[in-house]
Amino acid sequence: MTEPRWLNADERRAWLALLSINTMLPAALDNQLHTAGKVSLFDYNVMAMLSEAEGRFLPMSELAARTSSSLSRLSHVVTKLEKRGWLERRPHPGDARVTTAHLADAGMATLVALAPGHVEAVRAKFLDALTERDVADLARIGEKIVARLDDDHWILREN
Amino acid sequence: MTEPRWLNADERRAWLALLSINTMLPAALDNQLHTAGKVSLFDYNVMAMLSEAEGRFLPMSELAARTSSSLSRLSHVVTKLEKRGWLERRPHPGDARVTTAHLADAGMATLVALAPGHVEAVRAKFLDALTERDVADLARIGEKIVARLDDDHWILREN
DNA sequence: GTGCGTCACTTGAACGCTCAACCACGGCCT
DNA sequence: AGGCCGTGGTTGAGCGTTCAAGTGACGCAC
Repeated sequence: MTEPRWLNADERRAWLALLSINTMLPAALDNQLHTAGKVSLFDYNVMAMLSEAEGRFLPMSELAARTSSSLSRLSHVVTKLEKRGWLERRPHPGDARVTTAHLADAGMATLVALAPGHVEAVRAKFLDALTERDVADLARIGEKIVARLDDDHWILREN
Repeated sequence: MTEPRWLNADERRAWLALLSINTMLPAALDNQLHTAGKVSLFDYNVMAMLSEAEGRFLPMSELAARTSSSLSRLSHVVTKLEKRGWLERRPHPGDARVTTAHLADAGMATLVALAPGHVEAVRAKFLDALTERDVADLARIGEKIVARLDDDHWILREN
């Protein structure tokens, strides 16, 4: 057992900053979405991912991948959103094991209503702090970290 | 009400990457800490912040600031860690309103035991994916974002 | 075609976090 | 001295997340 390599100054700065962002940024965006429409950032994201999918539906596992969440977490949230009439579960025709989550019209409507405020918040709390160059750097660096955590994460898929 | 400015390609990449990191990185580190010692990342951080403070104690509000958490969340966690004998609450001599959290010897011991594995995990899941240059860039960009979210956040303090 | 491992998902219980209400103290102001 | 507001902290209820266990369905081996 050798002595661990402790963090140097920049490593510590990067790590502490990421840790803080990690707790403060979702809190800020959750807050905006919750006051605008009783929706969490995660709820919003689930619906946003469905809205961008062809036919506005996705298998649960694919949706879980696109929200970086566990199937269990997603399942609970989908039941919640289903009760609000925003989503619908349907069996998959070809494979009886898979369930697909469909974005209902009501869900699409709330998403459309929420989107401008949410994008504004993302800019206000995050992007507006950065230059164009920063954003490009962050995209590059961020994707490296994502690749390290999950080497075939969906955001890294080509095309 | 004007049309919102939607995200361009780099903005979207940066935002999606950050969102994914945000859920996957804490999960990975939580996991390591939990299997190594039934401790969450937040628990670890609370103790780490105390261990670095002079005298190994801090007022609750200062500790909340250094962990970017609400006083309420911190209070709950401190009671939990206190029950394990790792922390101790004491009244502040000068001001009866403030409570100070002290890191007990047992807490320091578990921290020392956990630290090498934790630092290794931080490297493995995060820093090792990046070049020196990336780390410096990320530190700079990260601190900009932190400043935007909380302009007198403790990590930005000079001295 | 029967068995068996895997896959896709769901569920319930335990745990953690958030939010709002609350309390006590300190620092004012008059 | 009394009244007031702001500060520092705690608590309990409600909700969300995690974890482990369970249910079918698919597909491959033989």
